[in-house]
Amino acid sequence: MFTHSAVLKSAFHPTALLDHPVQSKPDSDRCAEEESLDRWMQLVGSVTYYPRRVQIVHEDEAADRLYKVISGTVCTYKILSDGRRQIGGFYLPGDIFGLECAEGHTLAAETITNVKMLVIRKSVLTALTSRNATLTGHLLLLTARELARVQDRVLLLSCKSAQERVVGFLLEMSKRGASTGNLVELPMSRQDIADYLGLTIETVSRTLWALESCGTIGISRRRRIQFRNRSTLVRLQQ
Amino acid sequence: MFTHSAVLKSAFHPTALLDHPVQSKPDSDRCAEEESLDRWMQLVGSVTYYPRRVQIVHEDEAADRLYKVISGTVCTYKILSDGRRQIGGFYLPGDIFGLECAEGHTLAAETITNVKMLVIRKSVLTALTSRNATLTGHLLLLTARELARVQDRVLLLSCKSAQERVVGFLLEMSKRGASTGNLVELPMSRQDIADYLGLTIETVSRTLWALESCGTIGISRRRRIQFRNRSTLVRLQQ
DNA sequence: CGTAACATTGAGGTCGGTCAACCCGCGTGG
DNA sequence: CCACGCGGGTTGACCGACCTCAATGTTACG
Repeated sequence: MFTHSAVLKSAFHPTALLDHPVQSKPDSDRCAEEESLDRWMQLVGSVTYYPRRVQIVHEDEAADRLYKVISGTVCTYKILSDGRRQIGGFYLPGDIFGLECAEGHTLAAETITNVKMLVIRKSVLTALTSRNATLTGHLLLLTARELARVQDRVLLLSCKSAQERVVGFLLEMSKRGASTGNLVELPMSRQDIADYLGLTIETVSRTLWALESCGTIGISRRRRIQFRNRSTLVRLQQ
Repeated sequence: MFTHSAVLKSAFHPTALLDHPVQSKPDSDRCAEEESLDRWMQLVGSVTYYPRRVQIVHEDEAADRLYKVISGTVCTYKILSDGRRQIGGFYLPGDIFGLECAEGHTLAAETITNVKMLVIRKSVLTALTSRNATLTGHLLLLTARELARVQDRVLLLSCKSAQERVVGFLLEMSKRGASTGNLVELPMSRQDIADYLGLTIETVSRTLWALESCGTIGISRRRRIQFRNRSTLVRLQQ
């Protein structure tokens, strides 16, 4: 379906990923680009299961592993000195976390649902990359993409109203998550959303209610969001 | 001066950068790690001069270049549909921007002061990496580090008060910028700071005034900030 | 000296935080 | 079957931090 030249090229030429593809490209063809990393993770990584709401990575420990979510949802976070929690990101099936590499920047990670993951030690990956140049290229691509995503998040957070943040979050989830048509099943609690957007649960709740009452979305069973008017949402997001 | 083992290793072993260095490491030894990239940029990149307040990269154009600031200050930004401007980051001498790689995520860039830069086309870099495996590794390291920095910024922005943001900004600048002792010369205007922190100029101004009036900082000639009590600042930042 | 860009200061309004009460679904146990 | 408790979510009243708008002050530079 998506036989974009740059994508195919990168499967053979690791550094081709520096080229900026001209056309937009949906997430669904990631597999092609990550094939090499994926294969290796499946070969040497270990499949691990975690129950819901357990801490996987502690804030202070060295980030010596790379994680790929197979099923379920994980979030990274940081606890500030006054007790507030800031969520750094949600990781859905197919997402990889642990790519950042700097001292004292390790975020904690915890499961939101039951989770199945592939875990690989970075030292193992290091050994692999010395014999497989393509792999470094793939890691670079993944990291650059994660960087772009976080930069977008900065824009979302820094000068946007509560409504814009919530709408932005919903649209992001519907793009990334297992959204069947116009229905999104949110795996995370209101508190998680609030900590992600830098708001309070009350504000998130009120904003969702406002969106529902003006017919833009529908809410059922608390976590199930239906998009009734996507164009309005896009407009509200700015 | 900084002969950290991991640093030296990465000069010969591109993928060693996946290892998480145990000890903290100041920014000043970046040169060692980027040596390879630096050398190549100096060889095949072109030195370019820009006057202050000109746009270098437009929001819609493809990000096909990598920029390294030699002197002066650059910022990346995005203009929202309602006219608000959000600054993505400031880039000081030694900093590299243009590492992110995703479609529709290109930020605009403009000079804040007169700027001297090294510019290299990513396609040229791609050609180089195919013959120099180390380079990809260096790029990965740089990108991972930039990722960590932006993640930190998310934390700064999403749940902090105006005072915490301003203090965080000042401390960041004093760490990164050419700060001589306790004196920081800010190259950017109040408007730039406000757009960076998601505040208004008035709030920035008032916050700085409050910090000055309680003796924590001194302000002279608008842009010159003196740290009179750094420990108080660190405490205020949370 | 004059001007324009930048910055500060002040008054008032608003959005979102805080605190508290309430609701709802669900499992447990009598 | 209902009572109960519990966690998560919603709703309401109030308040304060920050924004808005406007006037004033300061600096840089011709």
